[in-house]
Amino acid sequence: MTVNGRTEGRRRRVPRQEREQQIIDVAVTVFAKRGYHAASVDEIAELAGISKPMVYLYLDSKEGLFLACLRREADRLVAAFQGAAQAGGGAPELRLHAGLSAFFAFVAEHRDSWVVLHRQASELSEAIASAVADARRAVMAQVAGLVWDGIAESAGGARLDDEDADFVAHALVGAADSLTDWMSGHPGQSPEGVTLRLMNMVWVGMGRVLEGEVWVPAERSDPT
Amino acid sequence: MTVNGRTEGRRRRVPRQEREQQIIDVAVTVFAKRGYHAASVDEIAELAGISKPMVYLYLDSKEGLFLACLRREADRLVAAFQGAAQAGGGAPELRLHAGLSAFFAFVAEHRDSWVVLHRQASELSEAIASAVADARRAVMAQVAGLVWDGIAESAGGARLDDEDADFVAHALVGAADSLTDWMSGHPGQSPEGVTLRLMNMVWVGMGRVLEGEVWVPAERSDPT
DNA sequence: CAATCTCCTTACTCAACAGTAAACTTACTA
DNA sequence: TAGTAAGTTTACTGTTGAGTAAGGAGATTG
Repeated sequence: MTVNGRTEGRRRRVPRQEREQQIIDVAVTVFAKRGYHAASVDEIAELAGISKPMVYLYLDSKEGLFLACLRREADRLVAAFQGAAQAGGGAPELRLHAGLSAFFAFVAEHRDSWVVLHRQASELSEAIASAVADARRAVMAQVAGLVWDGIAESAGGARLDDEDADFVAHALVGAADSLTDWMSGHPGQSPEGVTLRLMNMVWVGMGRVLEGEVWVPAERSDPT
Repeated sequence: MTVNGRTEGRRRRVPRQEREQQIIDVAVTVFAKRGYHAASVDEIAELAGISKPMVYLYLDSKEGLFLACLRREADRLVAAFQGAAQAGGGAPELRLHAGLSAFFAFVAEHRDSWVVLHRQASELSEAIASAVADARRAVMAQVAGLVWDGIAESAGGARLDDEDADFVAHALVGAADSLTDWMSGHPGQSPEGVTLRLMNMVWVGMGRVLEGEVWVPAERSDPT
């Protein structure tokens, strides 16, 4: 029944640091499975193999517990992205590619983490909402920076500005979000493959647009 | 204090149909503001100017109430998209453009509806989750169809298939989702402007890719 | 072998809120 | 104008689950 501690006899004593991580581990899976509200602290405590007051002693409240989960997983995700982007090479598109690739790989590998980060954001307190917003902003800024570098490096010069880079970053991040759903319906697809498709969709278009190609809606041929 | 019914004296009697819509109207704003769980049926009833048992009589349960909100707003949104796409003209990219434009306009105009649809999806019961998923699928299919038509119409022929169209649709819908956030940070931008930028990002790139242009990550110049 | 610090538990309290029973009131209709 | 159906209310119940008080047991240090 219990996960940590011996199944029989006395519970093993564990130092706080370690216990906290165990609790958070369990909490992430439970929050992912049930959602924030449907998850009960009792269940988390039981699965973690300890009693409820421990959770409150270490994490303060249900919200504090969730926040701890959020922060840990968000840090991991952002770190994965940033690390890959930095190691990805000099050219911005290579760094962007590496970052996206790391993102999709992370999601594939840590489903529960992603569910918690992705689908539990809203309807929670100020503190939680802003923690999620911060993480998203961090990634957004990173992406916008790469897009901007890409623009700057390209021939045409200042035809696009900060606002455009931000726009593209939002579109990209949103697309990546949504493609995690697509991935779960196509288990055969590797994160790398998904990344490549997305880069092709976006980067090629951006290059063309920078070269002056513009799409505008043609006049209706049949204006009823 | 009350919104419907006279403030003084007896409450006005109202036929069921109308009352239901009033309740749903209020519920949408409350759910949008507080989130599903934090919203209480008592508050909704009070703001609607009636007593709680009415809500249960007409809508069955809190979940039923939420479901009614969801369905109504989802229908409106999907209808807006489809209507615009159908009226948008013959060429797929024009229909897609019209649909996206209608979407951004809808979100700009019905903030609460969008919040309910967008941010309250998860962590709810089977029934609710699948209602949201259905609506998204409907839009997704619509978009994928247009993308597919766009591919078919283009020169090269069958270099892309159903799966690709679905991929692009996911990316597009996700990008649109996320751009609603961008819009709220840029109140000056018109829905039409946002649509145009997005189309340029995606459609131009797609066209180029169809013509055989491919982006692949260059070999690292400095493979550490 | 105290003293005491950290780890840990049992057994509760308490408020919020979904949901309901039962009856009252207004308006239509025959 | 009695009968009835639709609309509406007051005043409850019951459960669930967050959060806590109070104290026990194992390690560590003088």
